[in-house]
Amino acid sequence: MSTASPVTPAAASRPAAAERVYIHVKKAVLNRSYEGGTLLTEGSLASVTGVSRTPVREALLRLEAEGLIRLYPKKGALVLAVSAQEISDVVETRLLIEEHAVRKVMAREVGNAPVGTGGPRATSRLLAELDESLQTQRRLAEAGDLTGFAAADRAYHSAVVTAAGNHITQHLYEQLRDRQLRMGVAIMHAAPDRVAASVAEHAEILDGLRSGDVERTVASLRCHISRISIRARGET
Amino acid sequence: MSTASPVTPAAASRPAAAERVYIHVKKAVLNRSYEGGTLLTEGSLASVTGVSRTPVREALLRLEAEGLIRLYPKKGALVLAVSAQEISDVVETRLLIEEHAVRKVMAREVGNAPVGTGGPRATSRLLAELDESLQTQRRLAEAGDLTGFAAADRAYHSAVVTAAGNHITQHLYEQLRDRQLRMGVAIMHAAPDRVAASVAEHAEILDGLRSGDVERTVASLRCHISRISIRARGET
DNA sequence: CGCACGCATCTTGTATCTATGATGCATTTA
DNA sequence: TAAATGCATCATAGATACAAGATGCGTGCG
Repeated sequence: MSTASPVTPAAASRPAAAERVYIHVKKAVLNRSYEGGTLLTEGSLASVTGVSRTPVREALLRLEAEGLIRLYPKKGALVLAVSAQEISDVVETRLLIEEHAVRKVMAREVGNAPVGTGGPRATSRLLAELDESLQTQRRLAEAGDLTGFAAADRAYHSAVVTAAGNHITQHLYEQLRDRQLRMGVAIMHAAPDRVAASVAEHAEILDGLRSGDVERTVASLRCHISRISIRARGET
Repeated sequence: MSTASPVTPAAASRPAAAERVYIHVKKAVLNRSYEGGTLLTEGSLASVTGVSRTPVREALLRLEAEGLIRLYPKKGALVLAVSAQEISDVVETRLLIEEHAVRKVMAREVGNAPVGTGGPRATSRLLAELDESLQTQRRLAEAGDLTGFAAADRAYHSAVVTAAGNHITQHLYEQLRDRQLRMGVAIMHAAPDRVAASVAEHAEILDGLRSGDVERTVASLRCHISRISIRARGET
């Protein structure tokens, strides 16, 4: 869960109460403690979290902006149910962003770097990061730490997107991953065998990045994400 | 400006006061009445708009989520200055979304339609809409209505994105267009000659869509958007 | 003369209070 | 009996009051 991305250290800490409520509700929505269709009221959330309604309001506003809930005037906050449309949109957009990121990063390699981007050096840094992440993943997989692996998986993909250097897609990508959590918390947990496969696919993508063969890399990526999306669909 | 997209009629009206403030500030930020770097305070906005601080807070929260301002605890709301990075990111993301939309829409034509999409019928509806928009654009261009033309231009591009049927990219696209306003309100106004060129380029894209030649169409689109972005860069 | 401490002031964060609109049930009437 | 109306209840929308942290300036000390 990415809460509010602390891009600038200047705006370090969010207000305490509002942040607490935000975290509480977001977590509950993402792991389905609050099911889709539930109507939350400010008052009840205020009671549960032990703060007044004002910070609750702020938290709900932020969550609505992220597309997790919908505020109905004078009625309450509706926890949105995951629809087939949403799953489809999230996966499609995620793929769009990741593929673009891969293409952009790989374009740097051959010196077509747009002005201002890190250039090849940045790419090799990325490769090192991915390599390290891959080792972490193997370790977590062996240890059977599925939660940890899920985090590592996310970090792996995020690293690629971040390397592309577009703040907008970067921000959106984190939101998409959050929303994806809601579509299948149990994906990995229910299928430990997928973990090994994921590691292998990650390795394949990394190989692709190293090879410089853009189309092959993109194909690997598409394949990898598709496999995930199939499971997500099956969940709902 | 897209304010809050009234997707569902159920959630029709936003609260009056908060909405007023939201509109007020957003408009001012987009047309640069509030310059980048300005520090807005809740109190002053409350005075100006004649409401209490509570709805002002709500408006600022929403604007921060859209990336137009940044809230600093105990300090105020900083109107973000447009940076070269932001311009670059906005244009890049916009292109990414539009190109994807074009490819997706055109893929339907040949029957590769993913399940649940409108299929070829939806595409022909789009073509009709674009055609009509194009005529409107010609009329506005002749009449010298630059503001009207800007709106028509936006609607033209939005139609394509909407036709792709992905709510997430659709929503993001509108935000990007909003942000782009800030980067060059005067783009079209300062260059009436660009209007005719834009119409021609729009026509070229429409021709491409009709022809079924994906690569040619995408090339036209890229060319068109690039031309706009060059002007945006020159502005700042 | 320079630095540091402390206070005045300003702004946000949170709580609470009031008003208004929505909802659902009960009652009444045709 | 069914439909419509009126009332009680509840939830949000907005205003205001209060607390706490940040900033900057002025004063006092070294």
